Order: sequence, then structure tokens, then C-alpha cells
Amino acid sequence: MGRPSSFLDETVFAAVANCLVEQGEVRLQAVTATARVSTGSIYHRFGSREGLMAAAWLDAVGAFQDRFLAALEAPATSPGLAAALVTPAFCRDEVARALILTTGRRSEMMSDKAPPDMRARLDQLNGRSRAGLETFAREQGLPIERVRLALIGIPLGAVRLYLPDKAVPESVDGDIGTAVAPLLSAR
Amino acid sequence: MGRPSSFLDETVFAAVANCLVEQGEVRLQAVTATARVSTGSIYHRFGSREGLMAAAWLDAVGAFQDRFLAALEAPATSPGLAAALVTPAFCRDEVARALILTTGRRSEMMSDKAPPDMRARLDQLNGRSRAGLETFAREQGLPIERVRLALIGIPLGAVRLYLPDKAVPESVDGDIGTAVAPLLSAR
DNA sequence: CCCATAATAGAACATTTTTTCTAGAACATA
DNA sequence: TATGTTCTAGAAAAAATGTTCTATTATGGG
Repeated sequence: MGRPSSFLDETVFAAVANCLVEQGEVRLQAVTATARVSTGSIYHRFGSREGLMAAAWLDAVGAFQDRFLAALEAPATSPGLAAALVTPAFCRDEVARALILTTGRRSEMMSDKAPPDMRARLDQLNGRSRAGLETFAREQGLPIERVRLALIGIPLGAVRLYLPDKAVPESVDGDIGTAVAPLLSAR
Repeated sequence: MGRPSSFLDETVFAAVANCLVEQGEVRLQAVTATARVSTGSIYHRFGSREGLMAAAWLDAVGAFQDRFLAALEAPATSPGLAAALVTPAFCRDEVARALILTTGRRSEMMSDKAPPDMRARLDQLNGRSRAGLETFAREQGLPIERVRLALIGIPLGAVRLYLPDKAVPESVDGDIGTAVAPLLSAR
């Protein structure tokens, strides 16, 4: 019951991503102008600027991890390759979330003053992700740091060469595969 | 003649790096407190907040490129490898500059409102860097995008896994070499 | 020792940004 | 249609941030 909301979280998050990329910072005025939502609505839904930033960050992190962990845990002929390619794929079909993930700094998106429950939720997500990586590393008999580099560091480094300007070209998938393969072969 | 300056640019830049990492943003008050320099002095030397940010960015970019291009142009048995390893080395012995380079966003460090001469200087630096990469790519008969990934994207992705928290371990050098080698072999 | 110069210091000022607050709009239910 | 509820709207207030300005300090040269 009550008045229905007139905008989606997604729209506001996209505005956050846009500000991050265009201005290099997130000003509430810029967000409300971009998303065409009043400040009252923002505060009604997110409580504060910190709450908004935290919400956008959690949304992006959660969406990415869902896909990443699914790819990581699925059986494959080249273990890890699919997970490494989640990053470029994510950049292509979830542009706003990807921009937040790649250009947002954790310390600004989830500040010390963010709502405690949201901070807890982030810890939970990160724990889940870490566990997934550790399991994979153990199963493959690889050092965890090498796995982090192959599945996270390199794909991120690759897509950041293109964001925010242009789209991530298909060719990076092959290059990521080339770079990652030798790291994932047991030595 | 005149009163001698009582602090180094370097000290202020380090404070900028610190703020970037700790707070996720650069507030002048935080910079003056961290560097123990008065606002008057900051304005006297850098003119404005934008001027300070631009100066810190130029300093970091210039220092990195000097080492990167030197490594790129030096004759080597594994062409490109030394250049790829400049990034982790830079993180180890130029921590503040490396933090600015890895965590600062270009759009916030060198904003549209930065002093025009500083913007021009940055363009000049970037042009020099691009030329170096293109020359290398041509000489090696490799696509420029593959070179950018191997020499910039991957090393950056690797060190970002560690910064800002811990130091970059020696082991990443080997892993970077492993990942980069197949990208730099002519196909 | 006095002056010119160049820098520092920090309070006062101005501007920008965030937050609050009151009014009103949209919907469900009875 | 009356009522309770949830949301939107945007101006006003509050807080935070950036900038200016005057006084002061430190150094070298006449």
C-alpha cells in the first residue's frame, strides 16, 4: 500500500556510475539531476549519501560475485578460464555496475560511516568470495595469490584499459586466456 | 632570496596519496593536517586545489614514465619484460607516487578546471608514452592492444591486488613474467 | 641594521554540498 | 469518499569545504 515508487534503484545507481566516470566524484546534486529524482526521494530510500554509495557498491559487488562464483564452481575443461572471462562479459552487459566496480574506490563507496548492516553485508559477500577462491586454489593445487592474479587481477587490468571510454572489445577474451593459462597450470 | 620554503612538494603529494587511500577522497583540510602545512602555503605554491591535484598527478605520471620508457627502450633478451616489471618495482620504491597512480582517477586528479599549462604538460607526457609503446609494438610485430595489456594492464592489475594495504611481494614479478611472456611472443 | 623579497600561518570569508523539513501526491482499503 | 500509508518534491537550513586576505616570519643584499 501507499504511494508506489516512481523510479528504480538501478536508475540511481546508473547515475552514480555516470558521475563517477564523468566528474570523478559523486555529488548528490549531480545524481539527482542525472537520475531525475528529487533529493527527498533519495533520502527517503537510501537514508544518506553514505547509504546510497554503500547500496550501489553492494549491488555491483553482489551481481558480479554471483556470476563469478557460478563460473568458478562449474565443471570445465580449462578450470578457471570461464571465471576469468566473467569480468569482460560483465563489463559488456552490466555497464553501470561494471563502471562502479572498476572506477569506484572501496573506501569511498563503503565508507567507515556507512550503515553498519551494509558494512556487515559486504563482509559477508567478501567472505563468500574468498572462500570460493580458496577452494578453487586448493583443488587445483595452486598458490592462492597466483589464482587471484589470474582470475581477478589480470581480467580487471585488461578491462580497465578500455573503460570508461570505449566498449571492451571481444579480442581481450583471447588475450586474457593467453595470459591466464600458464598461471593456472600446476607447476 | 626571500624566506626559504619549509616543506617539499613531495611531502604534500604523499599527504594527497594518503588521503586518497584512507578517505577515498582528497580534502584540503586533510592534506594540510597530514602534511602539517598551512592552507596559505598550499595556495601560495599550488594556486588552488585543482593545481595541487594536477601537480601531484604530473609528478607521479612523469616519474613512472621515465622509468617505464627507459626500460622499454633498453635492449633486452626478453623484449618488454623489464618494462612490465617497472610497475611492481615502482610500487616498492616510490610508494606515494604509486598510490596516486593506482588509486587516483585521472578525471579527479587532472580535472577540466586544472591549469591549462598543466593539462598541456600531461598531454605531452601521454604522447611520449604512446609513441614509445607504438614503436615497441611495431618493432616486435605485435598488435598495440596486446602490448598495452602485457606492459600496462597486467602489471597494474597485479599490483592493485596488494595496494594499498600490504607491500607488493617479490613473487608477483615472476607471475607477471609468466602471464606476459605468451602475449609478447609473435604469433 | 634596514629593506626587499618570498614564503608561512591561520582566521575570516565565500561557496558548495549535504541534510532536514513541510507540504502534497498516489495508491489501497473500507 | 474518507483514511492511513508510503512516497515524491523542492525550498530552507545546516554543515562542510575551498579560497582569500592580512599579518608575520625568515633570508640575502645594500
